[in-house]
Amino acid sequence: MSEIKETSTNFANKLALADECLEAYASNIIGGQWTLVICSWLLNGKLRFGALKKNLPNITERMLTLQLRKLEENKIISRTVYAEVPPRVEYELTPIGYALKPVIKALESWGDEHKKLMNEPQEVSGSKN
Amino acid sequence: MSEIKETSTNFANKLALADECLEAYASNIIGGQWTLVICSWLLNGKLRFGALKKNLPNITERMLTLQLRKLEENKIISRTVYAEVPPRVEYELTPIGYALKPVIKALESWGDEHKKLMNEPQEVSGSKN
DNA sequence: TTAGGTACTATATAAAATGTAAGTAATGAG
DNA sequence: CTCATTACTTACATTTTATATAGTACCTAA
Repeated sequence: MSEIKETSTNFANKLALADECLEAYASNIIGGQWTLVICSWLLNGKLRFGALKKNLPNITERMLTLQLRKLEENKIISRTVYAEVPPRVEYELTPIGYALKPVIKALESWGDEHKKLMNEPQEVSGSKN
Repeated sequence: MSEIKETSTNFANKLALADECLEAYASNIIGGQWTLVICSWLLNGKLRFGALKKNLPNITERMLTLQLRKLEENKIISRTVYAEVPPRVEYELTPIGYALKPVIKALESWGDEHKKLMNEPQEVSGSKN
């Protein structure tokens, strides 16, 4: 997080890839460490900052804030502030945010398959590729 | 890439997340900058190192090697070396690699929608949230 | 006056990912 | 012997991302 250097090769590469490859584009947006987890919690409905924090046990407040900001910038979530004391802020997926559902489901089901595969015992006597 | 520090909080968090969240698990595996692009090229059939390099114009050999190694470790691609000179190495998706297709398609279609949304002109006169 | 809750912000630092530049091995062509 | 070719490897530098720790503002209730 923090600043990105718009003169770096890395940055240029990301732009170029995102430009010609929709999956790279998408991956740039939702590829952060906490992004998808936050979204999958929000799929069940709006949550406030503190609730998200509880659901993501090891996240620091700073990381949560940064992730939420990025998500907001990308119009994936909306942020509603209630002028109360103590403050209350609610986060909710936008339509395009809810549209992530099939992506998340696809990832989950692939992840499940993959995890099983990786836990399988190895073939010992080398039979095939 | 390079070494990961198995004592870091980051590492612990990733493990914990991957453990309870399949989408975080999947995202850890295919979330690299080039991973999905490589896979989407390979969806059309096996390719050799040099061909991949040509298709990914700005990638360095180092990055390509690292990504391919990681993909191989995760059993997403297989690597076949032909004992020729000059050397020839072919990469091909494994079954679980080909199983990424729906994930990639879901990402592409979401990315497409999202991109359109972000390119839309902003609403100027603040009407709604 | 002080403590307490909520949602942050600021600053520093650590770790991970990516990039640059150079070199390696094997062999056949010239 | 030298060069070209291919698929790497290595050492190092830079950029990006994540974490740690400590604040802040606001009002309420004691």
